[in-house]
Amino acid sequence: MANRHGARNTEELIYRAAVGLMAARGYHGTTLRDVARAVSLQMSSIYYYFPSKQELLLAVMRRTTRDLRAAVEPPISAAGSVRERLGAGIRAHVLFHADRRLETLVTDSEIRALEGEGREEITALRDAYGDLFREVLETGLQEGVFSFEDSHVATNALMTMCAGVAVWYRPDGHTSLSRIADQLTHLYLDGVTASPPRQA
Amino acid sequence: MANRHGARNTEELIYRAAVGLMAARGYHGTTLRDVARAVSLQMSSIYYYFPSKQELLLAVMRRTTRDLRAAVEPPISAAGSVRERLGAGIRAHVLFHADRRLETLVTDSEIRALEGEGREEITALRDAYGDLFREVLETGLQEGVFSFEDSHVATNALMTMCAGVAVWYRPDGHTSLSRIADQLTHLYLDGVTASPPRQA
Amino acid sequence: MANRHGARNTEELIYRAAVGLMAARGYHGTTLRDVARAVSLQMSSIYYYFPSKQELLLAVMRRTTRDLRAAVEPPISAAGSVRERLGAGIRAHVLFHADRRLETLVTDSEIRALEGEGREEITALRDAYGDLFREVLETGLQEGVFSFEDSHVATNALMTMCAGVAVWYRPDGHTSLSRIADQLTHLYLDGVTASPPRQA
Amino acid sequence: MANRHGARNTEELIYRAAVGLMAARGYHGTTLRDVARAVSLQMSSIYYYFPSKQELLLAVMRRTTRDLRAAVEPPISAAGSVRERLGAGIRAHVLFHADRRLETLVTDSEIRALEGEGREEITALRDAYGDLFREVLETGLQEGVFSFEDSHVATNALMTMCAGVAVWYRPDGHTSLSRIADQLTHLYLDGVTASPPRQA
DNA sequence: GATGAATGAGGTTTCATTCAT
DNA sequence: TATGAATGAAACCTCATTCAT
Repeated sequence: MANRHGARNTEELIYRAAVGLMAARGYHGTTLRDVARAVSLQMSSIYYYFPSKQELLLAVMRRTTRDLRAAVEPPISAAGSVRERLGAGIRAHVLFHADRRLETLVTDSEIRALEGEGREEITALRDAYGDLFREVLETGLQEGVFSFEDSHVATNALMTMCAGVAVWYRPDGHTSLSRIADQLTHLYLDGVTASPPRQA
Repeated sequence: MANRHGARNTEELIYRAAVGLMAARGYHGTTLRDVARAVSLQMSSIYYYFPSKQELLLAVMRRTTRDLRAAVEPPISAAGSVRERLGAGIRAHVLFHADRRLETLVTDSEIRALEGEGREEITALRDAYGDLFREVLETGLQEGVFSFEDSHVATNALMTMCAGVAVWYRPDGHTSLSRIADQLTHLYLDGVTASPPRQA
Repeated sequence: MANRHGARNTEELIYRAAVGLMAARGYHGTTLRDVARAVSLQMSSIYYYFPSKQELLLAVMRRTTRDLRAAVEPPISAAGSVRERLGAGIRAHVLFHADRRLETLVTDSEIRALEGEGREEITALRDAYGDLFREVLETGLQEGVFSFEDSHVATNALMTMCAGVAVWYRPDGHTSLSRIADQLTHLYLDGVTASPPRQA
Repeated sequence: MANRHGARNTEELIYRAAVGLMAARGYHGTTLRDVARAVSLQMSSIYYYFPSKQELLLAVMRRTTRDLRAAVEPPISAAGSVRERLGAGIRAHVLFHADRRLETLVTDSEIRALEGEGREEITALRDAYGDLFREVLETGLQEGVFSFEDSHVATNALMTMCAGVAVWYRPDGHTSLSRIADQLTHLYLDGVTASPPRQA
């Protein structure tokens, strides 16, 4: 174990350097030279671990997308009511986006940089992930717990609002992660309108 | 008038081609060769209108950011109550993002591609724009109309949720633009929770 | 008459701007854009006066080379003894190089930038000019007034030493032009060795 | 050993090709394509050895300027009288300029092509080198061995006259290098005037 | 496991030049 | 006289990639 995140080998170091750079500059704005320099390696050495720049991006996308699903699905399943399931989902989704900020940033914004089959593969994974939330929302709609016009609009709004966390969240900020997750959950469930009127 | 949007000159055509390509592939993923080809010009001719690729991007960002503010500020000012002002702001913001989808896509996602002073300039404009909404939200909080913990979280959530429209909105979709704006306004104001419980 | 040197027209202004820039940066280091900017004209306007960049350079070379000969030949012819003829030649040569510093700088150092016939033309003029001095030197050698091994070495040394004036002379310097000419004449005729020993 | 000058590696070959081309056409008149073609390499390969065209020029300037000093300083120091020291200096200076003709040609004529710090660096080295001769000349003046009005004029005349060798010297010429050095030394020390009058 | 050397395609940009107006 | 708009070649440089070692 080389550091607190448990990097064990060079491949992992390259992966992380790539993630950091691509999050900051985008896929096309990141050169393998940058990545190599960041890990004190020669550019050609990267090819020992990843067959191409594309595959490096794909590796990031695959791992992140799968980990995201693995982090969000269980809490949704474990929760009881639709409302609780949605809340659990949002919370896990937000926490993941904040915790693995750089990876989700890359994953959310560089799908367009994927070529050929890679793009299809990741797009499919993304769509399947979105279904997790759409299903909860639609169930809630049928149960009369939720109210909205178009489930696609509602799902997309949810996903982009929460994914935005990776854009603006700063680990050194004054608001704790858990509180942010709570706020977003509340916001999506009940809006910004003050609750008093409800109890009237 | 050269086309339905009213392009009159070459500079405008280059601008639009650049916007289209950068929206699809990002700044670094777009080459001036692509842009030139799209307007049936030599690459060198682009330099007659824009001194560099950076300046071309900057031109897009400047125009879009200013137009956005010009589109959103008046409705907010014109509206009465905080609730109405927020609704008017969201609606104008969403409509602009859907109407000028490609430009806002570029403007929202390529700030990182800006260099030096250009970045500072646009960042300042963006921040000032965000204040428009933060002010409304904070006023509503003081008046007891709105309820949220952190105005930055609330503002960021609002901005990213609405800006997301440019990402997923398709002009050929089945849901009308106005309806989408309504839905997002409602969503942000009251959440997905069905209203009946409120009146209980 | 537009200024103290008598520039009357745009062609002359272009000529001078080109001379100044080429003296500073060389032919290949000077762009027509630079020249145009210096005379507040559009690049394309230069072509009304000169058919090409090459011809502009050629114009400088032709005029300068001819003026140089016209300035140096008469004094040599007018003088009496070989020693006096050589002195008069050096003096005129040096004064011309200092007086028309920028033009001679370009003319002396950019022959290599000339293409095709232009190069031959100017080279021939240059060689003919050099003969002026070689002839004087050889005459002096035959008369026993001068002493040197190889007339080419002697001529070349003379020409480069004097042409060097254009390189290091600054009009604002503390040493007057006439004094510089005197010193170089003396140097070439009698060397740096102090004369007293001679009279011993 | 790849050729008679002892080139051992690619970097050296590039260096020499650049020197040859820049000597013939100047820095701005030489393209890296030319250099690459001369060494049968791809243009991009040049960048493996030199980070930019500027750095390539700078490498030439640095090496040549330092070698020049290393070649000229010892003979001056080793010699006895001022006259002998000046003679030794001129001889070494001339021999170096003839021996490394192309490099000195580039170094003497392309300082203007240097940008930023590089220019300052080389200019400083050049000035320090010139001081070597000025000091000898001034010492000779104080000792009454030499006679001239202005040491700067005398130094400049010396430097340009000798540096001229690199311009007109051709290795295949009929006059031996050593004889040329002798002639220039004699010329500078005693001028072209025949010596008999001295003994009169 | 890693590197040094080389590649070839392609990037942005600049250049001299043209020509209708 | 002078310009605005466009060109096409070529400039410098960077990129992802390969491969023998």
